[in-house]
Amino acid sequence: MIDPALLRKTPEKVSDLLRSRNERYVSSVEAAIKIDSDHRALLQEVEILRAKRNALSQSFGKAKASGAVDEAKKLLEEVGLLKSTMEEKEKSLAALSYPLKETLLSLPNLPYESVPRGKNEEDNRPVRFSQKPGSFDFKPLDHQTIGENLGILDFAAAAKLSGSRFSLWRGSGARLMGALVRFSLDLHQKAGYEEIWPPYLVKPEILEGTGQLPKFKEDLYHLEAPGKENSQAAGDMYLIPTAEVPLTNLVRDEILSVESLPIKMTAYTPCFRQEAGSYGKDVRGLIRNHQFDKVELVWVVSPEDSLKALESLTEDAERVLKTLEIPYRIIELCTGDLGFASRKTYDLEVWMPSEQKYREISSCSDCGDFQARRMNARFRRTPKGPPEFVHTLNGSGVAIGRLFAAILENFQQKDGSVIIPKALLPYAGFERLTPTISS
RNA sequence: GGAGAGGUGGCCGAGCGGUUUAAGGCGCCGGUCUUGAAAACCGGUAGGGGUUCACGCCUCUCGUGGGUUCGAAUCCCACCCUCUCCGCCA
Repeated sequence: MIDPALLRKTPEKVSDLLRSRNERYVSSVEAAIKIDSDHRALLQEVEILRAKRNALSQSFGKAKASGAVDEAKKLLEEVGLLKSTMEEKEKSLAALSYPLKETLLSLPNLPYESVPRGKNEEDNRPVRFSQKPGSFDFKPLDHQTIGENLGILDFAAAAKLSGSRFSLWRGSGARLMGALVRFSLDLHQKAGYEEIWPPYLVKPEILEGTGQLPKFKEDLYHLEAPGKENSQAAGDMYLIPTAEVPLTNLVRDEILSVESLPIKMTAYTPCFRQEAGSYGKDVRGLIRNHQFDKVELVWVVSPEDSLKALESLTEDAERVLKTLEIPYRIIELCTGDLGFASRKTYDLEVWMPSEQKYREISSCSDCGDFQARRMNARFRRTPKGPPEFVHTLNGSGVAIGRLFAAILENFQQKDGSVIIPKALLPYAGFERLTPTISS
């Protein structure tokens, strides 16, 4: 959620920044300002009425206790006159509260000033490149073909069980997945991250905290509470679309001490996404699945540290690719390509020889106080100081399925085998994938 | 799934529908006393929102949401969570 005070004080600036994401937000900003102003006007009226009611009720109690019958009767009549207007105004106020909240929750974060303005991914800006991708003296195959030839990837089996956009690993492939997860987590632990093993099902308000709800419900897997005949009953759950959701929400409703910052957490989880609206896009292979595996990095910091923290977090994600000697580049996203909760984002992209292009494998974002406001996550600079919102950051460190694909493609050999990066040997237990040992 | 107990401020723990603007204690902060410390004593110690240049004032919050009432921590309804025992189970 963006700061409502900014909306009131500098509506033009808010409009301008959101326009840099997409023109359509301008009308939402105008709507939010209008509702907020109406809401506040009504709130003042209601609070004045409440104050009067409270004072009269108290006097009534005292009069009654002291036996002043006439006085009491008079007060009762007086408060009766207030009641109907008060109830009416309270009703109107409640009618505005929901739209106000919905409108504020539907506005994306304000891009940071330095973020390059642009419409879409074509306007993203490369920041740095790793070593040059290796060249092949044969036509490099795509990872699905390589994996199926080796007998370590079985998309037909996955489709039998679950349909399209699912994957299944066999033998050495399955082992390599586990190795990549453990390798990444160990690397991050060395960089000072606490490893977390979180739940994969979370309550709706948790997703509201990080920004997936209410706007992006169609991309989530939703489990309705069983036997839900009572509309008041809670119990609906969602499958997490990323470990960012449970990790970031760990500081929900907390007031942290400044000494506890920065908090750095990492977790491996499966991630579940409906991929609504991506029909026909990346239908082959491991690139875009309904269920995929990812190691995530999350930071919770004080506001003045967040931009620096983003650089550091990005380097931590980058280290995975460096250590595995996979060619990559880092780009800074333009305003039009920023995610909903982010105010500044770096994407890490790995080189995919079969496509002759870079593919996203990590997205590292500084969310400022956007998620903290939604989660009510705060800290105190001094023991007596006022609570302030923390800043939150997250990034993939990295997407394991895509990492698996990048290894197959970049280290494939003419004979169909794949050489495993040296750093993985202690985890994988083998140096090379060949058709003979895999089945 | 069955039976029972319970959710009150940083923590513990009171709370006949109306001087509770939540008693008391612990902890924490400040002060008096002391060479210093401890003890004792005095004072201060939640968060959100609105309003104000500011001091302040008002309002909401006793697990959550409704309801009854002039007035609810207290009464009614629903839900959530925690604990104990039984059943089931990796």
